[in-house]
Amino acid sequence: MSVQTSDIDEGFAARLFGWYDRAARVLPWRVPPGSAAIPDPYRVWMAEVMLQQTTVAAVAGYFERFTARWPTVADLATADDADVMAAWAGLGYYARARNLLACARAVAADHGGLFPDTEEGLRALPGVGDYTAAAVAAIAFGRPSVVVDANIERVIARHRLIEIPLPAAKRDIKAALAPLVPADRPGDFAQALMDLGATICTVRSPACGICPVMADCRARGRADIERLPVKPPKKAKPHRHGLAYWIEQDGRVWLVRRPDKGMLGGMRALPGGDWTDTPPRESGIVSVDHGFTHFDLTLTLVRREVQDAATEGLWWPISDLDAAGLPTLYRKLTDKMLERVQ
DNA sequence: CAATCGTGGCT
DNA sequence: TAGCCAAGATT
Repeated sequence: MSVQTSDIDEGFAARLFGWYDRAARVLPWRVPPGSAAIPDPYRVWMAEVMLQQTTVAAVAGYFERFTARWPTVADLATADDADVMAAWAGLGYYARARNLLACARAVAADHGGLFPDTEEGLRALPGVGDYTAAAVAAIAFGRPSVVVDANIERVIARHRLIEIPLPAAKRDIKAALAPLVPADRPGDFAQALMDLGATICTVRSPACGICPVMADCRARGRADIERLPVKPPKKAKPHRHGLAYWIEQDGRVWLVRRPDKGMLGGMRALPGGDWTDTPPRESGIVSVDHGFTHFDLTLTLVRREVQDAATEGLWWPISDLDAAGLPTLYRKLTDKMLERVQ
């Protein structure tokens, strides 16, 4: 145990806070540094789930709408599934919305309506993985957990010149980060590192010249700093094709609910066939190209008659289709259909 | 470990 | 512009 190591570690947090206390981003789910306010664990959890693989700009509006409509975890726990899924439409990764409801109901039913205040307790909830458990424990409950997201991975991989490719590097990053976490402000520490990664230690063209921790950064000044953290090569995306059916009657269109498992699981959608590697022979009214994470899709809209409607589904007023909560793929297709001059 | 799972913004 | 990427979780 050396006093020296302790001094160096405290120096890192001190320099980081010196910057964060004046430069922290103002965000709807955040309690400003220095504020006496206590973060609401429900809002912290909600934000962290929405922010999984999703940008701050994309989340802001959804966070405001969700917390206005369901102000407490008890409110969310009693919400209808369809309402929550529709409210999530467009944000992506829809398993998060299904897990959001499952988590709220678990908190209400098994924890007396209060979120667990430990990393371990949080980690057991649906949709709460290593990152989210650590983040909520630190930000909402002041636990000295080791929070590692993609921003912090980048900051630490560069600061310590960790050249092992992800995801294997995550172990080393956590080990390097653990002794830096200050006991008095673990939540601010995590948020400060994320702000640093988002605004200064960026993926491309990092602003090393104004970085608060550049003094001891091992990658500072390196021409290849953008190379860090090293990531595994990406696989080529296949192209798929599918048909969607426009079944219309009396100003309404037939919508279905997609199965919980698989793409767009649990979301309302137009009925249609499976997505395949070869284009359909049938020509459609309109079609859209849409890029998913691991394949691209061309979806073609064709008319079908009413008797083709499946038994499970509902008629939705075409004039109010925006309120149906269709995911972006189908919203693009229906927008194009309705804009089309008939 | 590696595949699956959305979307929009940025360069 | 076409690829890269984001406050990851689950299986």
